[in-house]
Amino acid sequence: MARTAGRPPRSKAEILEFRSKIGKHALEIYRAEGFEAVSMRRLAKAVGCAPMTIYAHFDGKTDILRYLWADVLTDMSSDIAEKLKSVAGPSERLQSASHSFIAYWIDHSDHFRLVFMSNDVTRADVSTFLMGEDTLAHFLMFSDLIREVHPEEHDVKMSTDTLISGLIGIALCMNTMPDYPWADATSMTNQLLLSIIV
Amino acid sequence: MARTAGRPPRSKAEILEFRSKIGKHALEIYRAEGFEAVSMRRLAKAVGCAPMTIYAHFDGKTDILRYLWADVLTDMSSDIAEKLKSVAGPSERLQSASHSFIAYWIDHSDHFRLVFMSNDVTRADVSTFLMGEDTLAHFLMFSDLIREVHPEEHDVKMSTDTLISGLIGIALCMNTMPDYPWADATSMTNQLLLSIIV
DNA sequence: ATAATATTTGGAACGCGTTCTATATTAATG
DNA sequence: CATTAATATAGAACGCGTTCCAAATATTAT
Repeated sequence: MARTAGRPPRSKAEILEFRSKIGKHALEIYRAEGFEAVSMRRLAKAVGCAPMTIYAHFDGKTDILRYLWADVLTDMSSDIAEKLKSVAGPSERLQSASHSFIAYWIDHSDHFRLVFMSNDVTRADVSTFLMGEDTLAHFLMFSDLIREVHPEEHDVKMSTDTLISGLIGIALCMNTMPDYPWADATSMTNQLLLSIIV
Repeated sequence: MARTAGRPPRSKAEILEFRSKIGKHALEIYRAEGFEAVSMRRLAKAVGCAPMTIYAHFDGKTDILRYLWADVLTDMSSDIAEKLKSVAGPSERLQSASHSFIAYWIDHSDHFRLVFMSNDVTRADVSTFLMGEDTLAHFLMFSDLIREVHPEEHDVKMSTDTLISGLIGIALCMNTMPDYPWADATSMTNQLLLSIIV
């Protein structure tokens, strides 16, 4: 498999660098002017390349959004961790994290829509929410908290998944259907936690 | 307040008729060719009017989508009711409805995206999911089922809201993040029900 | 240098949701 | 009839995500 003539493919480092450069600019625009401003043409102008060049490095726009997701999730995690510092007991810590989780997504409904509602029907590809190891970690933090509550044998995975999806559901409902008089977010979270803490 | 000269405004009946006519065509297109095919220009062609005329009757596309939501929710309700026929016990009925609810949204992920993820970031208006009385009824059915389980005094509203949002959350997660190895949907639903049935 | 290959670029194009403007068309009052 | 107001229509325009294509450019082996 001797190298043939011609320009060699970019190294993986080059590809990653270009991708993260675009991601960085996308992040800047999103934070400064919101999601509407993050367009392919605008992004190309910011990064200093032709609009079409981006398509050589990304599958499409949703592919770029992952960089925004990662940033938002990191922000959320540090928010939860910050409030968690002053909490001691195992079940209290789980409760605190859950309430912080909900509070974050309600206080930042634009972020919520970005992360959980960006790959919708309008997009043809319906690309899935691809979770990397790092992205996953932001959610799996709940596993550790649940384990602290249940040191004995216990189906931690199922409890974690139920809690996470339940919390996301509460945030989704309160964000997208604000006209409906939902019960208090704190109360609903506590009720949901009943199924985990027992 | 004597009527001035000029053409009178359309009657409310006329307005409603035109709206439902458009809604009907939107429904036909959606069912036949999926969401991508439902475009304003296409819709105008189907209904036989100019594309701009629609904007005189609707705030925008999301406003039209409500007709699709209503149809999908009706479909879901009858699906749940059908499976509920053969179930007797109060808690068994609540479980059945919950599992049917989840199953429906997983079997029809396109419908799920349409109903719960259509007003996303990409749309500028971020119009909220406006629930009419009829739309609401499809969800409030869970209240009755919970009441059957808890004849004594019990915060039915909070239980209902927690259950509904939790179920929607499970559906959202499994639909949008299929790569993550979520726990079994049935198991998660049962776990969620633990917090309601106690 | 020359040839070969990878990549970037520019521009046009498509359909989309949406806004705007100018021009009918309709149906009432005077 | 003419006037007047509500509505409908046509068409252009904007920016969007995306696809296609031809031309230019960069980098390597020969």
